[in-house]
Amino acid sequence: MPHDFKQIYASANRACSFLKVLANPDRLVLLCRLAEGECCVSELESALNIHQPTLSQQLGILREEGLVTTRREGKHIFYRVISLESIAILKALQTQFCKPRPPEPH
Amino acid sequence: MPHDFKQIYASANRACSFLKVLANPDRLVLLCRLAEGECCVSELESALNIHQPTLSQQLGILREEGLVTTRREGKHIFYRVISLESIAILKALQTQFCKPRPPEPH
DNA sequence: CTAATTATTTATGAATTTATATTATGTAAC
DNA sequence: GTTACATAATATAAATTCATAAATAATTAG
Repeated sequence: MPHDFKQIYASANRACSFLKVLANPDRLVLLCRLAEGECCVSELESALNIHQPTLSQQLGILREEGLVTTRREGKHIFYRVISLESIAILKALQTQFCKPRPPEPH
Repeated sequence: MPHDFKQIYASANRACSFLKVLANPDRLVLLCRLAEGECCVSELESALNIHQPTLSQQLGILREEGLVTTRREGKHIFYRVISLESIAILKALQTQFCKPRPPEPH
């Protein structure tokens, strides 16, 4: 047990809390969309085909965990990504999992 | 609903399965250790202070998900990381969550 | 000004899944 | 037989997801 055991686990725990937020397909797609630029809830809804309260729940999680923030404009609420960690990890995930796919046989 | 909706979700689902494997402090610490180089179970055990069957369970998950592979040498079994995705994401996580911490007041 | 409508959040709860720990047993190499 | 590791079985707890319903806030219509 190395002397920096606690610090390693402290980092691991922080990273894990973050990873758990990302580890949901809806939230991940939401974040990817938001990473491209600010977006209001109804736009996200039409982009995602999930029920609106469910969407709002997932957005709530992203808010609570500090990955995004909001701004009201009239009836609409606009979301945007504020966490630098999110942007960095999303970029890495996209590189690994959204590569141009091999040409499909038909 | 954009035309590439299915493909976006296919990527998101693959990324999520992967993220779920990483989203556990023990597995994350294990992977970080293994990313530094091959390591046998007993070394991992003494580095992690978790019970052997628990460790073995976690290593089993990493194996099943294709993040690591093993090699036997006598009584010992050596693990190493084989997934390029793992290496890339671990590196990104380390950059974001294992930065040199701000100097502590004492 | 009031009522209705739109946009979004919050609350509640059931169903399911996932996680974790423990104890015990199995196996391969020595 | 012992060491190193894996597997199985089980129990328990905790978290996640999703649907339904109710609430709030801003806007529009009458």
